[in-house]
Amino acid sequence: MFEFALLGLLHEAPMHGYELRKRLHDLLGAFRAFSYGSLYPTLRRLQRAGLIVEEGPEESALSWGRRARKVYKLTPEGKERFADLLANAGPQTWDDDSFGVHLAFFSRTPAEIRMRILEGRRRCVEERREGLRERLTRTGEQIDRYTRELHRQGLESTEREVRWLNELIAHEKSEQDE
Amino acid sequence: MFEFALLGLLHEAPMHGYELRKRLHDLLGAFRAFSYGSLYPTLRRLQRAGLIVEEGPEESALSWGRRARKVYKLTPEGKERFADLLANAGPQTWDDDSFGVHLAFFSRTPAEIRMRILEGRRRCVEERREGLRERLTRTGEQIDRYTRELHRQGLESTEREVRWLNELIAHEKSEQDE
DNA sequence: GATCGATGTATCGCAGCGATATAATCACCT
DNA sequence: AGGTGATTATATCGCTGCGATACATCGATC
Repeated sequence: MFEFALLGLLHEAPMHGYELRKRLHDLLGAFRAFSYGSLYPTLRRLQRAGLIVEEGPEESALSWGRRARKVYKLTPEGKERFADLLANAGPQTWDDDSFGVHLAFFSRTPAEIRMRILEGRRRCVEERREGLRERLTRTGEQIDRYTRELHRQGLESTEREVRWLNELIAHEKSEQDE
Repeated sequence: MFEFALLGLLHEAPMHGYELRKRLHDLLGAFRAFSYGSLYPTLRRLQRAGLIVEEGPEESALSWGRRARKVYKLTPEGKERFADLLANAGPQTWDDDSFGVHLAFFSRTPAEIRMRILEGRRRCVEERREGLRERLTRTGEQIDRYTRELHRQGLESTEREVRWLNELIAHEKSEQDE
């Protein structure tokens, strides 16, 4: 997840940790935290795996006075890895957290994979919707007033998301046969 | 979180792990996973902390043939701890994950604390809403079509949740001065 | 009598968060 | 000139919690 996001961002341009975090926060801050406690360990993991490399810090001699910062850039393996993650978009791709991140990189994602992710997400939300419906209409066992409210709100919210996804999918389709 | 949920459930009756998980899944499955990988370690943590104790397995001699199961029940300290968690309902209480869990135990929660949680949650969602609004109306830097869609959907969704919370709060108020 | 799904307990490795430490620079005020 | 606070920047620690997996027993169905 974090890995996917970092690779996606570095696809645009080499960056250092702080900037990566700022971009992520700006891009998806409303949906996910992206804390430093994950950022730096993940960067080192990617580095060890050879997916990113530290650019020589020398060429920043221009604007000196700055604090030491490590600029990372994608290796060819890193680019490959990102493409793989996209191509293998599977079940774990469509859960709440993951989906938002993928959507943020959609303009960089092949149309056919976009479609797969949108439809996977729709199915996932539909399943949750059915679960909520079933729970609400279930007779027998009385259900707590507050829990019922929670489920009602959840149901409405998933219904809206399905409608929204349908619009996105329709738009994709209409673009496909331009 | 998990701790809170387990203590809350055991408040009703002594239970063993599998049943706790089933109840949680039934109660909040649409919102959270509550996997075994957390359940058993948490139970042991609670046990070590003296908040729950294992009931002697002897008295299940009645329905024998069942597999060995460990039934846990709350200690007085456990009940105290649950009350503390409620009384100290703070900032981390109103984030997405936590709020649903708390709501599920609302009928067991004092009215004044219910109010604090609902209002805290509302403020939290309002803040997210403002962040999304600001992001969407910000001029300058062009924003990706898909990311914009995500934010639009997020904004609508938070607006709805605020309205929903307002209704819950109004209902609480009307009940307060019965 | 075989297989399948539910019941049941448990562990392992991993992802990711929140808090915190450290430190340099910058903008601003006095 | 000096102080103060926000911003830039990297990094670690402990903890929560998930997914996968393993193992074992039981009841039902075929």
